[in-house]
Amino acid sequence: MARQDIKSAETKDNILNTALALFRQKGYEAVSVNEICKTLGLTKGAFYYHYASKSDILIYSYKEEADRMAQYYQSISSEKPLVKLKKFYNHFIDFFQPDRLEEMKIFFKVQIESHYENFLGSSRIQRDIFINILKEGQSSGEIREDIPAEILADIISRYRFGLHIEWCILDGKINLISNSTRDFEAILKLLTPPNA
Amino acid sequence: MARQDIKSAETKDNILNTALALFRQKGYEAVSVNEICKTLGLTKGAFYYHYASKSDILIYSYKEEADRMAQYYQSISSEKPLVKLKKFYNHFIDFFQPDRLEEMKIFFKVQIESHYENFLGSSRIQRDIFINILKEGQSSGEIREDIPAEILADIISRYRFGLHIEWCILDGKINLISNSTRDFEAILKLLTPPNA
DNA sequence: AATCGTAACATACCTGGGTATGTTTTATAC
DNA sequence: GTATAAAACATACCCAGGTATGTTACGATT
Repeated sequence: MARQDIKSAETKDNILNTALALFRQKGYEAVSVNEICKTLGLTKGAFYYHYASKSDILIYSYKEEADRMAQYYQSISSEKPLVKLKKFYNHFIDFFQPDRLEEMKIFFKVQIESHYENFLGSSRIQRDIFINILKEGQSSGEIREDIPAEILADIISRYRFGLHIEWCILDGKINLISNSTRDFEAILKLLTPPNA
Repeated sequence: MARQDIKSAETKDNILNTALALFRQKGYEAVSVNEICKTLGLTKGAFYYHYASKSDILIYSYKEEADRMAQYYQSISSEKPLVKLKKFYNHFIDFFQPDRLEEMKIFFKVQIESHYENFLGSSRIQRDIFINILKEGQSSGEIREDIPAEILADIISRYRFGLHIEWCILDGKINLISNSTRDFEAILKLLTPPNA
């Protein structure tokens, strides 16, 4: 049973890797499931045995992203709250590189069409981390306390979400970095205690 | 030439109406283009002569929405800035009713997949109106002036956008109204001048 | 009024995601 | 070792969106 499982996991991994390679090379839509299979010397039957759909591949490839996010948060745990907030926020923004535009489009579409609980995964982690940082900042007096950290976190993470989707819809025509840094400066101002 | 144009516009309108009726009745995905055509006694050729794609229908149906938005803004022009802001914001939220969930899902998907300039249309109108209201509030002293109205408008409209997409992805499982009113209270606090 | 071009459709076909149903290989049980 | 069941694939097919190419009807031009 062990040998079979290993081989099965291998082919599943092979499918994922060659598929992602082809996507980066020719674009998601331009690559058919048949092409992925032909490249590997397999057939559709094998593909749909391992993956529920073509877009399912992307879900698997991004599942690890949530973990990396949490790891990054660990790596900056010693920083001050506001610095931490900025670094963690920028880490999100940096993830959306121009060459990943089409990929991200598909990813958002997949999340919308499928009742995709995993969104809750990566998004909840993001939200929870924001809450932690904000609460920390509230205790240290750097962040206003008249609004609960949960609400502030929701506003910030939904803003980021909206910005990224806008970026996708507008085909990357808005400058993500400049928009983001500009708005984040404002957000930091909004977060400072009103009577400071 | 006039009579032909009228007839053409009629069929285009007929396609739109029966398609929307079928969508509401059976759901967008469950209705095929062939079914729409058969209902009207037409063929695919006619359909794709008038519309670029199946999803193109939804775009046309929402094009008027931007106009209605602007109209509503006119109707509340006499209100005070903060009241205006709240009313206009809520007008957006109210648009997303539970029975429109699937429709909105498709709509967002369509916007993402097609290089959809019309998003710029309805979204720019929304943003411009926000800017107007915020600027008005800044002159009257109700809204803080240390952040440009444009940036504040971007943050608010992107938050709203993110909230609505989150609502779609989570299949309407978050309470849109309560979330929205709760967060908007906070946003109003964030907008008040810091030294007030 | 005959011609000609184009708008408004119809027909036939392609394509690619997804499925239903085989067939083979592998592990386990006796 | 053989029977059995399920995993891991292969084959054949469906289906719906979209396209390429016809055909007809209408309006404009001479």
